Amino acid sequence: MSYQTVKGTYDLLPDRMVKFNILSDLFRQFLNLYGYGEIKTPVFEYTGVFQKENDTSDMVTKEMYTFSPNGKDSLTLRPEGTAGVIRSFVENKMYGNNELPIKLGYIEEMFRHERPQKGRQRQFTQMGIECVGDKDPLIDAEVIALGYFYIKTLGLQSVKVLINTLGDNESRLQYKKDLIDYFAPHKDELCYDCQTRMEKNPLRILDCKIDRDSDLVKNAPKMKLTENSAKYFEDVKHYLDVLGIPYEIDDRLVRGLDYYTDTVFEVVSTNEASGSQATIFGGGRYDNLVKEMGGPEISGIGFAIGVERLLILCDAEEIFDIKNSLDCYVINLNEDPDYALSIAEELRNNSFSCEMNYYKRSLKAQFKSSERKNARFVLIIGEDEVKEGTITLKDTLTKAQESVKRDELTDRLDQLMEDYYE
RNA sequence: GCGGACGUGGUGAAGUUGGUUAACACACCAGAUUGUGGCUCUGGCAUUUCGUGGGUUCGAGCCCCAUCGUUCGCCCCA
Repeated sequence: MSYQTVKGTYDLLPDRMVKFNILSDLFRQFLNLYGYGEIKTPVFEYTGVFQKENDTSDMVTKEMYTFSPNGKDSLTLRPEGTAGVIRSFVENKMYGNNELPIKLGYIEEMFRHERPQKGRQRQFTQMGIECVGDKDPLIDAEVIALGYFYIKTLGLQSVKVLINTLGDNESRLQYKKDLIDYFAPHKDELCYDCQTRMEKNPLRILDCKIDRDSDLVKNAPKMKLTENSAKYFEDVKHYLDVLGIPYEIDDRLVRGLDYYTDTVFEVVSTNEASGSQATIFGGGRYDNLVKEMGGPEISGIGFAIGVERLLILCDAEEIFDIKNSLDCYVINLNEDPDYALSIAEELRNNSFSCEMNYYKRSLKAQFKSSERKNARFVLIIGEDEVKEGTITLKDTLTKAQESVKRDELTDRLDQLMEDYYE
């Protein structure tokens, strides 16, 4: 019997895990820099957390991993980060006990039953933030800044920021009406999907890959923003300018879920290695979500970064400079391993990373191992050394070799390392 | 969910209209060099085995069907 990973899932092996950790460690640093606390919510929630009753999005139903362990409760593996965090925000009444806004960040696995593709797995990881409890253009700009400067600090070049506004509730409702009025007489000219989108969410027609280049869509009316909403967007752009964040306005950028209001944004890759999954991260402001989740009427904003996609891009731009290194490798030529074993442990107790040879192999083979492991120092132990209570120590950088007494070993290693860096 | 491509050792891969011994390279192991690696040379290295299961054939890695997986695009991307 042989097994393999479930379609769309993968093992994160040590080499890749190192890169993964670089990405998440830096993200945690950024959370800290901007005053975000890390949160972990359950991997599964009641299905209702992710699926609202009057959700008009196209996808939510078929792409979720929903199950019922007892035939009663409907549970779902989380397909995204925001809903669970907002549920937690409301459930723990964070809006009451603390100064607002509350800033939360997460790095967690998500599950979507989609057809796998490059940069799209069924289990994948997102790093995201949510800033909940207040609405101000400064916050929007800061949220984008956190994501943008994170990406930049990683060293990525081929990315650009797209922003748009979906307007506040008032302007948006009016815009939906305007669009329906505009498209209705031309319904036949739209693709099949867009004809149904017209009823549910006409905003998505603007984002349609089939129709987006048609004159009909190009000439569609723009949103008439309310005065407040227009000013809000102007302020966000102004603050981005102040922060030195370059952006493009993409008035057809309409994030998939319809809980977004006002500011929406995406960071996309212009590197072809990303394939068709070019969006590295996306997010936006949501005025209504907290209330829909049973909380007070307060606004929030957040984004999520697809870590696997980010990793693909980082590999393509070769931003990782990873060298595994080991301080000491203990070669043992003696029949009895006791001496070598105790030396290895003594080194580790003194914070030197150390590996040793486990079984009888030729000296040459053991040296090869030490080289593969990129060991700085090679310690040779044979009958003579055991008898005399010494270690033959070889510095692989200077190739110098010396005999060291056992109780002077760690001091000597410290000294050699210091000397080298001077 | 739909359409195209692909699936050969640890890795990258050759394999011509089905024809008998699955190339080549890297990596790995051993030796030359019996306590000193990196270079060189020599030898070894795919349990009838080509994702898996059936079928056609005297004969299949090559053809057919199914299945699993990967990949590119569509859909979607919370």
